[in-house]
Order: sequence, then C-alpha cells, then structure tokens
Amino acid sequence: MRQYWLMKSEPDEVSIDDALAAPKRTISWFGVRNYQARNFMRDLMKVDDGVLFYHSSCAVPGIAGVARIASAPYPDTTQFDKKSPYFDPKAAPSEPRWTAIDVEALESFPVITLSDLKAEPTLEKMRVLARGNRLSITPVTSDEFRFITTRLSKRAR
DNA sequence: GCCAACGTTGGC
DNA sequence: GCCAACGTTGGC
Repeated sequence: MRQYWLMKSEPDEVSIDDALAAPKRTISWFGVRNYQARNFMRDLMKVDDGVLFYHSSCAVPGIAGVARIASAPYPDTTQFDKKSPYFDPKAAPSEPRWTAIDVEALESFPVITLSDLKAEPTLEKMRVLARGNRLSITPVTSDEFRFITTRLSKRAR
C-alpha cells in the first residue's frame, strides 16, 4: 500500500522550486543523520510513496509542494567524503550507515504555513506537529495527505 | 540570538 | 545500563 511522508528541507539548501528545476525534477535526498529518519527511508519508503515537501529553518516554514519517492533507498555517499559536512568517520563503504533516496518534485504551491497547519482540527494528530518533534522525516496518514494536497493547497492559491 | 526539546556520547 | 554533558534542530 502506498505510504505518505513529510520531508523537511531548508530552502536555502534545496527548495521545492530547486527540485522542480532539477534534471527529471529529481533530487537525491542525502544528509539524513538521524537513525529514526534513516530507518523510515531504508525500511519503509517505496517508489511512488507521496511526499509533502516542507521548508524548514526559513522565514515562512511550512509545506511548499508535493513530491514522490522515485527510487529505492541507496547508500548516502556523503558519509564517506571527508570534505563533506555529512562525513561520518564511523561509516565504511563495506558497512554504510546512512541512506539516501531519490525524490521527484511534482508540484509547488504557496506555502501552507506551520500556523495554517496548526489551525486545522483535522491535522491535530499530525506527527510533524507533535510537541517536541524534531524528526526531519515523519509519516503522514492518507487522510492527512489528501486533506493537505486537495483542500489546503487549493485554498492557498 | 534564544532556548526548549530531544538525540548522542562517554565515563563510571 | 545510568545519566550528565554536550550537540543539534528549528520555531520564534
């Protein structure tokens, strides 16, 4: 069954529009260095899963577009690169510890802001809104995904 | 820049 | 295995 995810990116690094402008509208989602988020990518994500593309650490945090998972998970090569900020001295190519995955951008829309999301009773259980949540990848229910991509994204236009 | 919340590390 | 110290996230 198709699953749904919210993935946080800093738009200064990669925005939804950057992803839409990339070859095949597809970017490699690398740099995840949290085991729980890694496990979602490595163990649960499947091609064609739906993705809410979230902009974080920016002026207007919120959901800025929709994407889909476009590959199987594969080792994040930045973990082996001494010059990368994502270098992990404990990772070895024979035993990769961190995972990347390809994400294909489908659509951008005016940001559905964090306060918009918090104001929706329908979304009160949304994982990304839970108190203290810091995970950069969180599961989204099919109802939440549908509500956001059909109703909220239209309202924002 | 502040700071709450949470994850990781490492001494014991 | 405990837990204090430290580092990171991310909204504000």
